[in-house]
Amino acid sequence: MKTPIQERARATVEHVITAAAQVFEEHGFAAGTTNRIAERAGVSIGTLYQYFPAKEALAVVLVERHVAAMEAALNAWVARTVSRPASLREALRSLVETALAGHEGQSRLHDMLLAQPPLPARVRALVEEAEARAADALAGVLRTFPQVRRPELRRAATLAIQATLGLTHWFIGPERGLARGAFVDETVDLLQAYLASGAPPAAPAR
Amino acid sequence: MKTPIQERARATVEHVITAAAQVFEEHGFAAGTTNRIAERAGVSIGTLYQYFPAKEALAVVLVERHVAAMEAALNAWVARTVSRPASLREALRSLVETALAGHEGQSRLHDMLLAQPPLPARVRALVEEAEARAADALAGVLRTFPQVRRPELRRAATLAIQATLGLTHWFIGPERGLARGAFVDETVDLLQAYLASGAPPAAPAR
DNA sequence: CAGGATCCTGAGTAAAAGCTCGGATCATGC
DNA sequence: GCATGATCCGAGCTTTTACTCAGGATCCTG
Repeated sequence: MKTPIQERARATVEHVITAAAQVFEEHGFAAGTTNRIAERAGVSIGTLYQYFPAKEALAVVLVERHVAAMEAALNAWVARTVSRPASLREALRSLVETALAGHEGQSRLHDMLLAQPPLPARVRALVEEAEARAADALAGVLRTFPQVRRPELRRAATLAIQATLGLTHWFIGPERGLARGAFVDETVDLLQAYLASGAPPAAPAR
Repeated sequence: MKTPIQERARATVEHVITAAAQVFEEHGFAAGTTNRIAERAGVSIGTLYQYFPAKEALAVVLVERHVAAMEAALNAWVARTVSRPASLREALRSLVETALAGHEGQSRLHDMLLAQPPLPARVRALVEEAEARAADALAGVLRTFPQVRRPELRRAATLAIQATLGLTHWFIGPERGLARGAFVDETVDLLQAYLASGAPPAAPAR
């Protein structure tokens, strides 16, 4: 693998990455052939292999970029939320919108890539570390809302993130009879109700 | 494809299906070769192709079986819950346990298979129909609990199922620092808090 | 127990797809 | 203008893998 030096080459690499995303999205990882990706990118197969040592490298780059983008979006959300305080409901709503925006148009691309065992363990570790940092950040923000009464805040933040991701991935998939607005409303309700509920095993509300 | 007649052949088919689940689980769909599946099953490759017309057929069978098993488990839960009334919390706990039990040991198998575009659209439709029926069934049960105050009950049931599935799939994955019991507790809390919360856009609790 | 049905075998085929490599084309500094 | 390196090309090599088929083993029934 060689790193691009000239501007022309950098553009080529971008085209290949974009094409890879489209082709994987359309045909899946196995059926998304490197020749097809090169063709879609408008470059020859040789050029592709000059910048990516193997097909997997394309998937790795796509996952890495998605993780980085989501993390940046979350950090921006944290900054927005702490600098300009609002209600818990508004904060959660913009969080859900952030998650949704980060996945729209990509359907199940990253789910699919992560489900493919050929991807090295290092990529999965990268995702998990990002999720851990996300849970830390979310817990930090939630701590500033008095309505949030979960006893294990860090744990609750993790569950909240995973529930949001799960719902988002589901909603992004093939058409379902639920408007985007309604989906966001319900998801915000779910998060708010969960986070505002107290400890259960200790003192079951009676 | 031929349907097995003798007992011996039925056992062979079962062995192949079991082997396919293991090999797909281990190597993924693309790298899970039919030869490897046959070898693991202890039969020749020719025998495999006598009962399954193509590699995809194996994945289809695995998904169909999983969907059927989950649907049966859910129906059993419904029957248990309506015949032997308990608290909402207990009912939700056994629901979460059911979902968890249905996925344990299979890691991300079915996620992976469903993420593979080669699987015919008919399989995905099958999953969606099952999920729709599950939402109907769950909504029916929830209606019997006065604490459940969601305005759009059918919609809430759908979200509850998807959130549960999302969390379950996450938890089943690679080792994470969360005990099974704690996970179930948190998930039950989440579901109960959500379902017991009222309409939000109408009258925001103040 | 004969003969047909069912089941199993596994070397071999054909197609597909990842990847290489020798050389052409372009950009840049002197 | 030319030399050097960066970039790009694409036919084809090599390996892999889904799948076939002709024939042998096993089971069942009349």
